[in-house]
Amino acid sequence: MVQKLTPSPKVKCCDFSKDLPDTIQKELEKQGGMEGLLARIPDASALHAGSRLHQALADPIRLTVMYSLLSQPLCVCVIKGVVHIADSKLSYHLNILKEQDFISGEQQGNWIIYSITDRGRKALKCTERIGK
Amino acid sequence: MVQKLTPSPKVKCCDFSKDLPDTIQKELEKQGGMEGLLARIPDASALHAGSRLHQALADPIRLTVMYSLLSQPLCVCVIKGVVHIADSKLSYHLNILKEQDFISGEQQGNWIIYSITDRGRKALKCTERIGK
DNA sequence: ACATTAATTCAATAAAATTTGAAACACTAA
DNA sequence: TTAGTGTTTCAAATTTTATTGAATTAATGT
Repeated sequence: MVQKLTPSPKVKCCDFSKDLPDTIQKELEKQGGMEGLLARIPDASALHAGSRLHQALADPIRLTVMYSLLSQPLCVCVIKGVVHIADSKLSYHLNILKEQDFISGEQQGNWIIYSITDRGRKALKCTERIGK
Repeated sequence: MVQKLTPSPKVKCCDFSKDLPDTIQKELEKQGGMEGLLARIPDASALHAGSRLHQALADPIRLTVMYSLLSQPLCVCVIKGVVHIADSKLSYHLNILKEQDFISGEQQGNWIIYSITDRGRKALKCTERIGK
């Protein structure tokens, strides 16, 4: 899924000397042309990081887990009581959230207690802010 | 990918009367128990909408397109000059962004000019806000 | 009407993410 | 040390998403 975004060669339509809509053409030049445009785009690793972060949030089970943890830390068994899925499946999703540092887990006796992180809270706020 | 989050039956570990970590148990009851917890979680359709929103942002090509449009509207041919992928592939990704109302396209003569929407701007801000 | 350019759609394929169930691991208590 | 509970790991099967290339649509100019 990771894409290469290599620098641009000359393409038919886009030798950018003729045949672009005038308004676009002018505005583009005013903004530093293709060079300027490319310079304003984050580098590949930032884009990759951004896409992974959204990927981790792109599942209703995972959002449910995060909302569950919003008011208090919970052991896996209580989270399971919320989402009603197989243990291994829940573990899979917990791990994805953990890898993105949206939640963190710590062993406490027989249980593992998961908490939402600051980054996780931010992510939920953003989700609501973007809304629909 | 859409998950059902049906109300909870009694499970072995989680009859929630015994055998939970004390701190969790008490805090949970203070917060209205399982009922309270479930009540604070957004409904299935909101969770679904949230996950779709992030899914649309979960690809570096699509983020690149959105960043390209941040400074000005562009025709597909210029966007192609940025991302360097086949026309049909770009069309596929543009469509996903359009379905989520992150970008909008309007025909202008021979071209289709895409613009980022307010929602799209918000989404990019959030991406950066969550950061890494 | 015809040719040309810009962009999208479609069906087939490839790749990535998710689900499943069995097995393993970690901690506790007898 | 053995048994029991809570949780994770792993490999295989399934589902979803992304890519490809050919065909199609839409607008323009001749």
